[in-house]
Amino acid sequence: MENMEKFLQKHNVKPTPQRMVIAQFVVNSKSHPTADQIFQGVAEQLPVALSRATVYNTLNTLVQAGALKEVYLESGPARYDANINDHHHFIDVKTGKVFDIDADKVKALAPELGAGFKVHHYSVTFFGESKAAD
Amino acid sequence: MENMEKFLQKHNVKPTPQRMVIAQFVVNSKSHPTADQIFQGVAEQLPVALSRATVYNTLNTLVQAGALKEVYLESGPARYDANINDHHHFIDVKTGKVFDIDADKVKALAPELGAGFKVHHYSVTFFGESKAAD
DNA sequence: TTCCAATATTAGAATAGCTCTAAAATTCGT
DNA sequence: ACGAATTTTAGAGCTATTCTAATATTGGAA
Repeated sequence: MENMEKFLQKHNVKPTPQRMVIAQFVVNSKSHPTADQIFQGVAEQLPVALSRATVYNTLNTLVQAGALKEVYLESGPARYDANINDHHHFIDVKTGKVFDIDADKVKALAPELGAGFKVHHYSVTFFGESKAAD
Repeated sequence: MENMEKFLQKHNVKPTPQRMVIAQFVVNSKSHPTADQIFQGVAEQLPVALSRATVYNTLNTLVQAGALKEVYLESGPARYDANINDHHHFIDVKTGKVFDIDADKVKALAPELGAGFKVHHYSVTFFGESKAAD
């Protein structure tokens, strides 16, 4: 994908080994992994023991730095998404899979709610069935 | 507002004292209360001690019965909404207040995402500032 | 280079939100 | 009024996350 060291530096995050493998995992993943999935998938790649706290710290750091997005579905744990473009989500109600939907596809949703509201941003979550494989 | 006994019966939920005061509290509330807020606001209205489990059980029962909606914001506890019409939400980012937005106002969001997706439903959450008081 | 300060990481405790469990209380039909 | 079914309860348990305080690592300044 991309050089992780540069990726982190670009977002002003010091590239430590833990951060590199964590960011790499999320960037490689198409599946909007949870913190726990990241922890599981990444732990053995490191020479030293990895703490869950480090996973959470790192994810929070990367989200704050704008390198990742935190995605909240209807309930359950937060999920992490390396797609930081403006987008929404589509959740396959059968499989639970999460798809990114480009904001352009949802442009019709003009922020014209009436006089009383000034919209900063909005998020749309679709539920349905997807034919796409992944 | 409405007679709670009939309200519960209409949704095939047996009207017990606990359920009556819990449903009443949510119906009266404009603020999308959390389970804990409901527990706090309701406990002293009952002659006997109220358990949190009862609050959760009752809310789940009412949601399943279609009498209430469960609303998930970006993070934090679930919130409960007696507006069961098709609607979305507006969150004031300054105050945290949650407003219902009628689905008609968001109709432009035609479920035409392309060939790959069949949309069952979608939810929209707006973030911004509201002039409305409540 | 070596010391110090700043930063990062760790294990585990703590917290929040919610569900589960098993016992007690209540309700309902006979 | 009796037994079965349902509801409620207190508290244990679980999941997701943050906090804490100790340890490890890093990165200058001398």
